[in-house]
Amino acid sequence: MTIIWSYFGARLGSVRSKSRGSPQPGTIGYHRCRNRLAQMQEGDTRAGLRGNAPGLLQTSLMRLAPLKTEAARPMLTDRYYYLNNFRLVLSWLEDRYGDLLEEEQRRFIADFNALALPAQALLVRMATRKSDLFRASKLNYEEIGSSEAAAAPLIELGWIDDQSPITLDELFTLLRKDELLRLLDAPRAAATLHKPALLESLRPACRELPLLQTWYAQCGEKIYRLRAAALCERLRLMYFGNFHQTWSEFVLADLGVFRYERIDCSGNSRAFHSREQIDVFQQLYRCRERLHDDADPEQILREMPQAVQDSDWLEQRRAKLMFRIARRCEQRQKAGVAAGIYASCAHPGSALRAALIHERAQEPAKARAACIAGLQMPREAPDRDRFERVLSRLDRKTHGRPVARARNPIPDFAIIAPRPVPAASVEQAALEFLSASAADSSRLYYVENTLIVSLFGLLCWEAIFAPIPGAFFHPYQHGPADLHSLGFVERRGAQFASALDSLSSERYKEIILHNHLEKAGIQSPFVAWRALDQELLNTALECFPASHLRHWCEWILLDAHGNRAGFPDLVQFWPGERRYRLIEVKGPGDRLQENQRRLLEYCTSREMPVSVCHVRWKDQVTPARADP
DNA sequence: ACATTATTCG
DNA sequence: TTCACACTATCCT
DNA sequence: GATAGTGTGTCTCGAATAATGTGA
Ligand SMILES: [Mn+2]
Ligand SMILES: [Mn+2]
Repeated sequence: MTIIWSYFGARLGSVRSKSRGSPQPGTIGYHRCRNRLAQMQEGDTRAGLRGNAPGLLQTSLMRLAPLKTEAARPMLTDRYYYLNNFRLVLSWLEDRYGDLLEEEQRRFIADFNALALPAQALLVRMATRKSDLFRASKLNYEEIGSSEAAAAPLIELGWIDDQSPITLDELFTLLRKDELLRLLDAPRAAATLHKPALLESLRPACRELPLLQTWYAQCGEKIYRLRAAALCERLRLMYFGNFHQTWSEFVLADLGVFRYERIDCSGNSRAFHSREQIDVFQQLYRCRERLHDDADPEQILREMPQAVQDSDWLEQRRAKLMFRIARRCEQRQKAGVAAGIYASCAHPGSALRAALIHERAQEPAKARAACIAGLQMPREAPDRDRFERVLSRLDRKTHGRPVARARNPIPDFAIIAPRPVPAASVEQAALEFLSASAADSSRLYYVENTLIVSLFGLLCWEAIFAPIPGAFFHPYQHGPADLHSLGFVERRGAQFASALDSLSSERYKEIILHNHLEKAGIQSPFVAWRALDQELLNTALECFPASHLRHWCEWILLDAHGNRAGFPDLVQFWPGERRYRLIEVKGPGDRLQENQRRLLEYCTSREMPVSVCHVRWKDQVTPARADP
């Protein structure tokens, strides 16, 4: 068992060191995100229940005052708030998904509505919690009363199973450690084991059934398994269009923790347009988990859904996963399989991967073909330089002549800064050094992608949140649903044009400042509220010429997804001179990344002040490598 | 006993 | 619970 | 120049309680 445990530990540690915290080795379903309440508020605006999301200025101010004095006890008056929200979701689903609801779901909704209040409430409470297994004694809710009484009709319906067999792993999640030790009559030494270790030490020896029977006999407690959990998950997916938003979304929005732009989504839009699409989503989700769990990539490939014809965003999601599967194949020395995937994969980057595989496999003709194909595809534009590098390597091999590429040189300079004491970031060190050494009145900020992209987001707020049909279907989206789909910009051509048009006068400043106040805190895919304060904003508007802002906006609009990154680390302002420069900091041994170089070249070719700052440490005792 | 971490709830 | 980005170290030519 | 591996912020909550680990 120690062998099993150490194997498991090593595997978790080396292969996926990141996900360490989440699962105990034995627990299943850690990814399943089974928690959270059942709530919803979409209908609220229609029902006139509250005025939270709408007019931000007046209502949010009016709400903030009592919130501050009442402190942490905000205004959820109804103790069945979670049930109300769940009911609203159900009716929203009946309304929007009437044609797609399966018989089982239809029946669920009808049966649910016919239940007594305590039963309804208990079901929602259970659906909210993390596990789908419960000890009856742990289900205590004042507003529900006896959970056994409330559960009876749910057992009747088969939504709760009180006779369910459970596995050893489940028993371990159900019982506390001290309870387990008592149950097992374990030796003193076992008490010092960690719970997962205890589990593994038991696994080989212990037949599960007798153990459980013993336990049932001893304490006679009821165990409930929520059989309706999967169905509730599917309803949640249909409503949100994703798995990462949970039932708690509703309360948190009501409490003002999450804030979303209010958009009229009263149309008929929804995330999915057929049952098949929902199935595909769930299938993709399972495959992604399998990939995460290190399953055989070729096996996952066989489990993948076919290409989705009638949904761009789903197909993109599928392509992205295909790409990741292919990457995994490459890592497993299955370059041939990977190349096959890339050949028909529309995810950006596929063409380059194919070219590199062929180059490495000494197939210059195929490599060349992949490069040339990639160079013609708009979605592969970010890789253009890398295609050209591959091509020039191929040329060198065949013709023996290196091809030099003329490039717009990016200005750079070097500093020798003191190494920061407690290992602060190189960007921070450079910022401090430059601030201290600047004799003038310049001000520096470490902004990376946040500042300019936020300015874009504020300026183009109307366009981004334009009520295009299908873009918004529930009030908890942090952006339009088609944000990453082809044609996102084109569908809002007039709105973006009008936003950029404001740059020809001083009007853009009004728009940005207005939205900064008016929309403050509202989720947007472009605006990083934390990074923006009034002073930074004012300085930026003073020092960035409108024409430069326009260039940046146009750059982002070229590829709203990909061109959001790559902006330099630092910005330096000279407010008196209405002047600025952008500085990308590079520590010793670091180089410009591809997207950074693309953006910097874009800027220099338009005569915008950008430069690269190479940092070396003052107290460098042993230079790891010789200086250039 | 205490400190740390996970879960719940609004 | 993600996922993408940025940075680092290493190998290769 | 390419690649693998690592770290980090984030899809922003905070207070209260339960469970677990650790030391005496
Ligand atoms: Mn950076
Ligand atoms: Mn940098």
